[in-house]
Amino acid sequence: MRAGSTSPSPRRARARRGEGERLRTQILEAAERLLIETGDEDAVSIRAVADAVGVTPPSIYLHFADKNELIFAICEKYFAELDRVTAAAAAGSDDPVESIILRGRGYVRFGLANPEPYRVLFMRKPTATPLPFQYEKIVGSSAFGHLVEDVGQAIAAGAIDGDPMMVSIGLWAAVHGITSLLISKPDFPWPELDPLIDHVTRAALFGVVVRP
Amino acid sequence: MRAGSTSPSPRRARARRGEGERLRTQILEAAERLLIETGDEDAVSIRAVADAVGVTPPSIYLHFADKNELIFAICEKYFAELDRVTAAAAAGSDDPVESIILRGRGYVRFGLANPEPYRVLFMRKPTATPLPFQYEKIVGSSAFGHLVEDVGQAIAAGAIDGDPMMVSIGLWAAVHGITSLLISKPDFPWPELDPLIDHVTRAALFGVVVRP
DNA sequence: TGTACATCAGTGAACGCGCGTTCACTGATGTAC
DNA sequence: TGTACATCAGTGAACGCGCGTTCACTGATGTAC
Repeated sequence: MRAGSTSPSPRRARARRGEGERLRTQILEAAERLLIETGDEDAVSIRAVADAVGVTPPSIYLHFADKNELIFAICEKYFAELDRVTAAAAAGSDDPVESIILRGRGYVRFGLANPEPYRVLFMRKPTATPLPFQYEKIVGSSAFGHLVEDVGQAIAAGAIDGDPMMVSIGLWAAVHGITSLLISKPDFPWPELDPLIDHVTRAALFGVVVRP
Repeated sequence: MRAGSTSPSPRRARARRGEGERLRTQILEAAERLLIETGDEDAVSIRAVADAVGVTPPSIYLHFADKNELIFAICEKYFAELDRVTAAAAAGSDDPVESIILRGRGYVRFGLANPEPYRVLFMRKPTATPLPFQYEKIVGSSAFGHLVEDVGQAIAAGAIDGDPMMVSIGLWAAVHGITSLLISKPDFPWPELDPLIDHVTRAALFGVVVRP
């Protein structure tokens, strides 16, 4: 029983000629399931994945150069989904400021719904993270890139003051902060979730200091 | 050569009768040095620590029940220091709001100066974290507890609006967010550090939305 | 229509590694008489 | 002042584990002739 306490999977039927790529998909699905069910990146070992698919460990190397490549193939999917989810959330309002708040809420919700992928994407050691994930993808056409655009528009409309990049990083810090704390400290006496997320996203834009 | 690429340490002289506790201190110092120099919690193995001290692995168990107890003995120290550092920073101004900003800056600076202990304390898997660190110590007499007090006073003074706990969590999220992102994504094209930290701490209090 | 053959999709066994932890022990040091 | 003895501060060797990865191989499947 290699993969935790699950019983060994039955051996998978060999793919037909020309259908070798099917294994790649099955490996990815099994690895993703493992990551989510165990909630532990370390549980996603080459051996555990192979066992879950019903195949021997060396087969994994037929489709992935090494373990890191496998892990990041999973997370790339979530990275793209984060962009879709936040974009959809932002579309919920025509008001530029309100739209940014909705985007922030979408971000936090996404992180809480997918804590392990979120952890791998945003809370990992930099050494273990392939370079593309370190900034290119984040700055370019991605959830962050789209936030910067939104902020730029809000600034142009006179609703927000400051530099788009600086303001966007500040907003990202706020939503990432609450998301990662909620993930890392589940036993902290947090207030109710909805008001909490609402407060953090609003306060990041409006502040908490009493207006004169 | 167990401990990475360092050469094996010379054997340590045995402590005299009654001075057995000296080894405990030496273990802690070696483990802390290892954590900071390697910047990698995984490098702090029982074997590596023993080797760094110049002692055999079983000796560690003379003073620590297991590995986790050793790691957290190190981090407890940093947790207390975080409180001291932020308190000292907050004392830099008599204005309640300005004082909170200074406290935030102190927090970020501390995290960046001690990334590995910060990671262990605030970015780790909850399963690997002893319960006391999950909330008791955080809520009680600690950096967070003192922030809540400051916020309470600012609210009482009419400078800030809201619930002390909710507001404090929002501020914590902002400073933790930027700290952990800077640690996890060193290659992101961050703006200059000083203005960035200044912006995040101020924006968390004043917001970025243009005042009517 | 039958058969040799290349190819594809994997397998089986092993490699060397470092890890946390346990167990029975040793040998210097201080103390009691 | 000398010696037996308990204690303290460790040691040495081994346990079993799971890991990523490599290597030579096999056997079914399709294709060319």
